Amino acid sequence: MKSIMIIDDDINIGNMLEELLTKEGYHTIRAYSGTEALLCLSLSNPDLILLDLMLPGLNGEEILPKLKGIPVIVVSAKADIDDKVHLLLDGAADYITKPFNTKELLARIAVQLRNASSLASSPILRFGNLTLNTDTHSLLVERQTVKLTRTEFAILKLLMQNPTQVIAKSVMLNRISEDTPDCTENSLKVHISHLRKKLQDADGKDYIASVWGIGFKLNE
Amino acid sequence: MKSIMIIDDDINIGNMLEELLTKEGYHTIRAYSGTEALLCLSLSNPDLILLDLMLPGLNGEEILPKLKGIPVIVVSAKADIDDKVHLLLDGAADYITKPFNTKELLARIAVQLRNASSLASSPILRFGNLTLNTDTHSLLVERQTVKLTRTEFAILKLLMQNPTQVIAKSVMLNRISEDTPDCTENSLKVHISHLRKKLQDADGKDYIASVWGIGFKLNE
DNA sequence: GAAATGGTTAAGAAATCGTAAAGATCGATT
DNA sequence: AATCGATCTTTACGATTTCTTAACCATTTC
Repeated sequence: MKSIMIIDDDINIGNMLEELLTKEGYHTIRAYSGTEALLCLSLSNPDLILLDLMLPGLNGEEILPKLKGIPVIVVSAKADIDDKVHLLLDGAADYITKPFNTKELLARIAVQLRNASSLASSPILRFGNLTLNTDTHSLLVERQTVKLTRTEFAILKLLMQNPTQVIAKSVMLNRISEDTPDCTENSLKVHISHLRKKLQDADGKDYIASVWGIGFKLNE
Repeated sequence: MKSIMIIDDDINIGNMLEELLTKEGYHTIRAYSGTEALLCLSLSNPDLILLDLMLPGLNGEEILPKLKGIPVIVVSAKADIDDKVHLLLDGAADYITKPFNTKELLARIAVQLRNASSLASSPILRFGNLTLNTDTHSLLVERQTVKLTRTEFAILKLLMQNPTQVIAKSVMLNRISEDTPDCTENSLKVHISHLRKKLQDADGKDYIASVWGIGFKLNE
């Protein structure tokens, strides 16, 4: 179960949020001031924070930089938000203005939680018998290590990060271009071919399916 | 590709914005007055609007309430924005004052587009027994997967995104032309025929109705 | 009933895919 | 500076899939 910290000095709004989130299946933690919030954070470890900007003691803008690592959604009256971009640059993941639509708030929360879990997660990706360690840049196939080139690694990583999706060739080229800037559709298919061969040799399966005219995806 | 409408009577600033946005990969639409903007909106459907407050005819504040549904960033000289809160209450998503930093403007645009798109549409479209997953590029008809070609997929996606509307043949050709540039009305009807056949074989129904002289729509 | 539009089919044209081999590039090492 | 090795890109070609063309018939509109 995901837990959400509510930082708000307004008891009515706080209660309303708590009820809403509890009903939605989240666990909630309350804090009524900036200093209390920092204290609570040393004891608990929420998945997301809802932060009111107007707070006694440390105000929201002062706390924001201290909350690295946990996605923060700023909840505030419209007049308070002089510079939304500033907030976002300071580390806020999103903001929503009062009075807000509860469905919208829940949607934004869901988006942030989804992003966080997909980004944070361990550096190890698994698919079938493949185990890709993005820290050590190594691929294990059933206890055997398989040597991948830089580009092959990037392709496989992209596929394993999105194991169900079809990755368009253009998207793949964009992502890979950080490492290999002048990769074309032509050379891409050569890399794919090499990657396929290595996986085939190691595990006897064809892990990469091609979707005609679109791109590639992992098999099954 | 995201499209942005620029509403500004100052040709120099408008040109500068257009160049900046085009370079950044956006498609731009220009309007030089409030009334022209409203006219353009009936013809095109931008993802975001940059609005100057000082306009001939209808001024920015008068137009703002009419632009519901599309995020609007107000671009204006500092002196004009006496009441920022008013703007935001009127429906502006954000504002930026001239002279502005181009990086800041692009950041604000990116934030608004991200918010808009994350709240919109899920990747799964349903109609009758059809389930189209635009991520995996697969069509399920009652647990069975049906293989579609790139063009057939694009046509069905377009229809399922607008399940009640009639899609004109010209519109269909435009959308499809991203993938298959030289599709004509003649080949379109072949694609439709193939698509009909596949759906018929899978589910026994004719999902695609034709509207004589206009185009196509989904049945029922 | 004539003209225009819609539907189907088959065949040839075009695009895409997979692979192999050769040339280009880069960095490290001597 | 020259060489070597690894990696990446280019090129070419056959196999495959998809797309378009064109012809013909059915249907609708005027």
